[in-house]
Amino acid sequence: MKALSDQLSPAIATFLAASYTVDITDLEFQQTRKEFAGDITLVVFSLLRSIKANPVSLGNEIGAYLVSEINWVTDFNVVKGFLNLSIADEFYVDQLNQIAATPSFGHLDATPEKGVALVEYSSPNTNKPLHLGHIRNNLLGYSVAKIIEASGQAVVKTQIINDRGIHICKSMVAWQKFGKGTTPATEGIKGDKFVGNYYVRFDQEYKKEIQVLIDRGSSEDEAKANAPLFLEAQAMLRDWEAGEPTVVDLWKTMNAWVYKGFDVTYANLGVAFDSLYYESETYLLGKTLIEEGLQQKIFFTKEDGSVWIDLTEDGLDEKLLLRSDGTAVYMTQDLGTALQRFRDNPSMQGMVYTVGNEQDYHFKVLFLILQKLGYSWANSLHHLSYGMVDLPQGKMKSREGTVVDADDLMVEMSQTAASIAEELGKLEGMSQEDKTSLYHTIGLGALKYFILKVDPKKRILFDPESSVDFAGNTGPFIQYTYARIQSILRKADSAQNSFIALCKIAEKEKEIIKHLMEYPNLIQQAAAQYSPALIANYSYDLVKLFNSFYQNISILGEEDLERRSFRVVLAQQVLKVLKQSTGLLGIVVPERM
RNA sequence: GGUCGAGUAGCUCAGCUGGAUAGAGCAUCUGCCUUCUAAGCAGACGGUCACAGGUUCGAAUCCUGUCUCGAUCACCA
Repeated sequence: MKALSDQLSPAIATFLAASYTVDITDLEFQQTRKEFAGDITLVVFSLLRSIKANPVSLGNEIGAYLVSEINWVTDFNVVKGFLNLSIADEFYVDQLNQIAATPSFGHLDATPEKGVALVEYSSPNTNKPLHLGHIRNNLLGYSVAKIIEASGQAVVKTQIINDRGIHICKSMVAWQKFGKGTTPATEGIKGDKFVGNYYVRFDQEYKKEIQVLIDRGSSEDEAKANAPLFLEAQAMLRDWEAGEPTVVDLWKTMNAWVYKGFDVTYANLGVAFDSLYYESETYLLGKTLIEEGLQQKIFFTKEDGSVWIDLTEDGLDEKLLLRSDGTAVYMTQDLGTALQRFRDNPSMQGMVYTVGNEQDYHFKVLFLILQKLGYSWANSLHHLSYGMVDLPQGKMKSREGTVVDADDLMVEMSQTAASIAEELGKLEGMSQEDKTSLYHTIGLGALKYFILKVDPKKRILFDPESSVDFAGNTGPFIQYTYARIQSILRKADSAQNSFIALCKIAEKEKEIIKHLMEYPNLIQQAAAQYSPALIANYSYDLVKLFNSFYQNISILGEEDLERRSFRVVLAQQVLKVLKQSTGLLGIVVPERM
């Protein structure tokens, strides 16, 4: 729609300026409704604010002007305040040829002026494995990074790994007490699961100790604070901060196990990172910023020595930045990390934080502080906030064992894909290895599409039982159509042609071309809105259009070579755009399925 | 209580800066596999766009109020 209207707008603006001496640039267009003749409709009503005229006669005037001035506007009709314009077939053929001549149609190369955008996602704790919530986070972040890249800005994919603190000390204590001598290798399980199990073990033993203390007459709070295990974990944290070598070594060893496990999960999920930040390395940096802010009198110190910022004038509250004992809080460290990233990437012109919506307030404050500190890039920070993933039983709770593990879920998806495929009896003659890989591709395609097609702001209800469909508005449907087009093109090789001569175009073919023409605008829009959902729904629409037309239409059997060539080129372009758009979602499209 | 977000078909979701009769999929029902892959296609059924006001030629969309759900308002991260 926009691609077409952009080409019409200048002429209409010229006409209005000449005939009515008004300067109107934002014209309103829409798709012509099916019951009327025409390809695109100008909404004349909206012009009446600036021009006093009868909408019908004004529409007629503009229509007549366009038909006489633009050779590919062939006809028009006016219904009430709607000017319906008919566009020549030549125009569409020309557009399709242009698309065919542009291999990376819709995607722009990064330009230096746009600088680099950092996209942060995943950012796990190192004490437990990744779960369904992380999957949404990773898929969103990765996809948004791809989309921004396609819109013409360089991207650095990054994360901040929360590798220090009491939580990891708990796993360490539990391992020392109950698992010394064992490793992920000796137990034959992934490192993140291995460490996570000790975190759980800690909690179990800790609870027992609390109960013992309560039975001996302690209050619950006293028991929690004085349980031996807890005291040990706290002591270990102090030792860690003091740099005690044996503790630091253990910490390094256990974190290394976790990272090795995470790497497997990321690889299966198909996401990757360009740079990593560790909280243990950046948590002190924020303090320099605090100093800076104090000197600039943006922050203030309270009697007990704690540092705050007063944001009441901005409609927020006072916010703590440094504890009275001088240690860093979450905000301190995020300030430091932001600064560190800017130092590492001097051309940084923006940052996207993929973090759940429970932290909306935190990021509002973080951005405001960075702005007040006067960083030029602080105005282009964005919190990609997303809703929780709920299960039918309600929220996921690790303590109650209701979390959906990321690795398990991916395996289940592959299995579902396998059982459906075998039931359908396709893929005969394919090697077992190829099948396994294909099932993974399809299973993950289903999962990714299911999550990304939904507006990030909204909560997702995920039912592991009914899992994800493979029919209808789903990833596998898009993959299936892609594979079918491949199949068509393999058999149509004799008709390959990179250029089409003029031929008459059917309505549905026209719709497909129109849809393809929108792709460049879509990329820019999706990048501006950080919205993979736009891409997902676009891909689905394209697939539907294609299926709807080609279901009963023969490409190969078409005798007219001109038409045959046209259809082949059209199918090739649908394939091309589909591959690009699904690539932005991290969905792999198979050659066959 | 303050702030932010969500509420559209039985279910899961689209609906761009206000535009013509509100759009898909799932589920239910009816047709279509000798014809490039039926994970598909064509069709039927299904709506008080949470509710009430307002703005205007025109509102799911913008404004105000109300209701429901969620998040947040820590010297936690």
